[in-house]
Amino acid sequence: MPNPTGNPAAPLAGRRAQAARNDAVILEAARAVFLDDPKAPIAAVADRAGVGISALYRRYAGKEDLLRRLCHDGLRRYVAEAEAALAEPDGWQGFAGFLGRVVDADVHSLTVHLAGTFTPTEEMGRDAMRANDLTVALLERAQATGRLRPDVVPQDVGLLLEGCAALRVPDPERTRQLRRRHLAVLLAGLAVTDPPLPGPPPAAGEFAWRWRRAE
Amino acid sequence: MPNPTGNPAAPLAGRRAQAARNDAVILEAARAVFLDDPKAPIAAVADRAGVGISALYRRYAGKEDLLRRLCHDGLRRYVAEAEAALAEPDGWQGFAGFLGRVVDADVHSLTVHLAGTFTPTEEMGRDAMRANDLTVALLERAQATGRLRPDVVPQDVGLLLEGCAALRVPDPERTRQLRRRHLAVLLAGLAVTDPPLPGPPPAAGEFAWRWRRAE
DNA sequence: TTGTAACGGAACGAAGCATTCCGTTCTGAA
DNA sequence: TTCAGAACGGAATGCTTCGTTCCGTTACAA
Repeated sequence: MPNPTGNPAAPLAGRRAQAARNDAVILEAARAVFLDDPKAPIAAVADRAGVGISALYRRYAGKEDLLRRLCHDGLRRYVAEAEAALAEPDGWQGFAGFLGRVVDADVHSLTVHLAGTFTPTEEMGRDAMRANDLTVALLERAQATGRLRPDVVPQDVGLLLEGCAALRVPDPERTRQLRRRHLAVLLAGLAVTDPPLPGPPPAAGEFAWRWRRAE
Repeated sequence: MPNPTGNPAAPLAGRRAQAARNDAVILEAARAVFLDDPKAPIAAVADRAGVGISALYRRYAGKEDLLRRLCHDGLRRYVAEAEAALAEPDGWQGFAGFLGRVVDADVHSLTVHLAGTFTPTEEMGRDAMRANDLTVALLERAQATGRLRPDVVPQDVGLLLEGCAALRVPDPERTRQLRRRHLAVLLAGLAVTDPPLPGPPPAAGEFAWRWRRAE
C-alpha cells in the first residue's frame, strides 16, 4: 500500500514520507562517506545521514548490500552519460564532455574503489559490458574526427579517470575544480599526436582482477 | 664496535652480517608493503622480509617510527632527483626526466600517502621546504625554455605526481609502464599552451593539511 | 485506543592489530 | 671449551574497531 490516501498523485505525508525521504538521505550520505573512504564504518553513514543504525539495516541486508547498490548506481550513471555523449553531434566534444561529467560525478571512485568489497550481480556484469561497448564507440567516434590521438585504447579511458579521481581535498567543490584542471592537461595531451604513447597499451582483460572479491 | 675484526675494510660476517643485511631487507620489505597499502599491519612487513616481529622492533621504536623513516627517505630521494635534474643542461629535458624518475621511484606514494600517520620531525620540515624550492626552480627553468606552458604552478607538479601514483596493478613493472604512459599524456598536455588551464590554480599552502596528523 | 512500521542507539561478539614477553640460537671473546 | 649476551622467532596480551542484533520508544493509521 504505497499511498494510503487512495490518491495516486498525492505526496506522501507524515511518517511514511519521512521514511521515503530517508531512503534518499541515507543513499546520499553513504555516497559521500564511502567516496571519502571506501573502508569507512557503516556507523559513519548513519551519523552523516542523521539517522540511527537500524534505519540503515531496515533498507539493506548488510554493508555489502549497500556498497553493491552504490557501485551499481555509479555504473548506471556512467552508462547514462556515455549514451548522452554519443548523441552529441561532434565526436570530440562528446568525448571530452563525457570525461568532464564523469569526473564531476566521481563515478570512478564509486565503481573501481568499491570493487572487490562485494560479489557483483549478473546485472552489474551486463552493465559493465555495456559501459565498455559505449566507451569503445565514444573513443572511435572521437578518433574519427582526427582530434583524438589514434594510439589511445579504451582501457586508457579508465586510467585517465583513475588519475583524476585520485585528486581529493576536503572541500568537494575544490576537488572538482582541481580534477577539471588535471583533466584539462590530459585532454590537451590527448589532442596531440606527438610523441606517441609509450609502453604496451593496457589490454582488454587486464583490470578484471579488480572485480574479484578481496579474500 | 661495528667491525670486531679490526679490519675496517673487511666485510662483516656471521651473525653481525646477517643483522646488517636485515636492516636493508626490512626496509625494502616495508617499502613494498606500505606502498601497496599504507594501512598494512606491521606483521605483514615482517612476513615479507622473512623475519620475526622482534627483528623489526629491535630497529624501530614502533610503527610510527618506521613510517616516518620511509617517508623521510622518499623525501630525500625527491630532493636528490631534483638536484640532479637541475644539473641537466636542457630545462625541459630536466623537468620531464625528473618527473619520470620520480614516478618510477614511487616517491609520491611514499610521501603523501604516508603523511598524517606520524608526527614529522623538524628535519623533515626543512627537507620539505627544500623540495619545494627545487620544484620551483625546476619549473621556472622549464618554462624559460618556452616548451612548458606558462600557466602551471609548482603545486600542479604534486597533483600530476599524485595522478600517476594512483595507477597501480599487482605487477610493479607493469605499474611503472602504465604510469609512464599516463605521464606521457600529461607531458604532451603540458607542452602545449592552448587551451589554458581552467580554475583557480592550486595555492601555496593548500595541501598543508595532509601533513597534519590524523586524529 | 491500539497495532505496528520506523527508529535510535546500546550491547554483543568477532576480528585485527601494535606491542610485549619469553625461550632459543648462535657469535665471538676469554 | 665455556658462556654472556646480541639477535631473533613467534606466541600471548590487551586494546580498538566494526558489523550486526536486540530491545525499548515513538508516532502514525485505523
